[in-house]
Amino acid sequence: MAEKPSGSRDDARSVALLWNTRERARRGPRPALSWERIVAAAIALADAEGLEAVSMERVAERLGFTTMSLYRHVPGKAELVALMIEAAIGEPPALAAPERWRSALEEWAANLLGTFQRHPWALTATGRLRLMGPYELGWLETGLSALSATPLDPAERHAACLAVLAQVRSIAQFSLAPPKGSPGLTGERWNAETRALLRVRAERFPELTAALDALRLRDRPPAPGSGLGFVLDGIARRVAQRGARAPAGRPRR
Amino acid sequence: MAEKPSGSRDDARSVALLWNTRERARRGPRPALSWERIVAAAIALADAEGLEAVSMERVAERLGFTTMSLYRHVPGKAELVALMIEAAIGEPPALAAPERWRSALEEWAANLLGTFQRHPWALTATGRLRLMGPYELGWLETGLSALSATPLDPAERHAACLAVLAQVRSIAQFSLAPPKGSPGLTGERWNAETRALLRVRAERFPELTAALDALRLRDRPPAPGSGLGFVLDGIARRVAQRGARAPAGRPRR
DNA sequence: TGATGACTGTGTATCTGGTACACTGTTACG
DNA sequence: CGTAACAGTGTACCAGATACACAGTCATCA
Repeated sequence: MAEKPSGSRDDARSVALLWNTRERARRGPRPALSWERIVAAAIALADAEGLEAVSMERVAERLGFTTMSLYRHVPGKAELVALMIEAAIGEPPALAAPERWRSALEEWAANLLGTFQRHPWALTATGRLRLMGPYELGWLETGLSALSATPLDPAERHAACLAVLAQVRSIAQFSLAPPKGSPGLTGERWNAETRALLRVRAERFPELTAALDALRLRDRPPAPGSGLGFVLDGIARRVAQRGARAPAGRPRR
Repeated sequence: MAEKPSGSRDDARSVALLWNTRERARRGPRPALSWERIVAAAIALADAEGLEAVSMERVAERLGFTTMSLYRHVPGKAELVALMIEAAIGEPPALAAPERWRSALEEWAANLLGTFQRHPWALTATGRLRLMGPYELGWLETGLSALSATPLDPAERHAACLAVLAQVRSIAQFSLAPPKGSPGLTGERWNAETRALLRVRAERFPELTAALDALRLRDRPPAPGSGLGFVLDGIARRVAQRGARAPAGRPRR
């Protein structure tokens, strides 16, 4: 069967892999390969040449095994990608104490952005709704606990985290350097090419032209007036509101 | 050559297609097909069965032509998808007057969300940085002009629009109904399955467990305490700040 | 008006990539 | 020590994109 890039019947299998530690086989030859090595090779490949370069064949080649040998350790490509995501994300970071929720969230966002910058393919790979592994959910947990000392209720904390995550994804898309093989666009290049398109039609797109001309690609993410700044300010406002009235949800720690 | 799902050397070709109106051929038999019909068929197919179901063969089949006939009208699949995006997005909406920037932006977001709900595949298809067509840039222009009466400078307006867009994408991912063919996850289903995973491990993920239990999937997007609410509040704060000092950027209309 | 070349749709072939399946050899357990 | 479970291999097949050559059509121009 051909690739099913966003198939997700495999999600079930992926989940089993991500959450179950399977014990070593008791019989048979000792494995020369392991899914850990496969995943590492696949990640190295994806880092270097992008997710499209990751084929079972090329991963196997890197490892010096045949294509089909991979299937002894990984059920299929979809599951491999799921494992790659988990491995690339890794252990969630330690954040500032939740009393300073804002800097904790900023740290969280910065760490997340760092991950996306180290592994640009992860942005695409995580682009669809799918079941997650322990690391990935651990990141979410960490993000949420950055808000645990605020009077926000759990649903609001969740919304806040997802909002920050969405901003990080948006920032990442512009600031990622696409790998050599795939001539993906840089943010700079997108900007330049789009301005070129608009140059002839500046009257039809006055606001956009102005925006692209003024675009500050250099601004560090949580700068005021940036997307992340807006989100954090919005959260702050809600925190202030909630704090003024009765604290909602569980009491603050 | 096999599919290059996120190749973008083709972006150049796509742009030519999206921005240039090519005049009819002067010789030869009158075409029975047109790229408009191809795009319409492809969109219908994607709406019904998801983007993965869109293959040149299946599109051609729907039209009663051979696979290769499509290539007379569309350079390749990447370009077809680009055209699909443009067609699905369509003419940008008319918004409230920019004096009420907040409701204008809310309308903009709602319209965008509507588009994603009518064409769930568009979320994936627009997931990478790529050159855009006139409609898509028109939407951006419209979003920016919702902020044209505010004292925000052009870069801030741009950041604000992208922030709203990022929220819409995030919301869409949870609220989309995946098409029949691909067993993609609904937000509800994601929630249920993830809670099931966490049930055994509630101590490791206390915040997340609480968040998922409290999750209000029903809240309409710009509700206070939602992601979009945070963004809009954050923008409002900046507007107030800027308004208090000297207006930045071009003077308000 | 008829030749002609541009253009349309078609059929065939090739390439990439995922994966099913059967085979061979290995090793721990009974 | 036999044997069943397991590892890696080789071959085969399928889906999907697309290059290419061919045959029919029709506006234009000699």
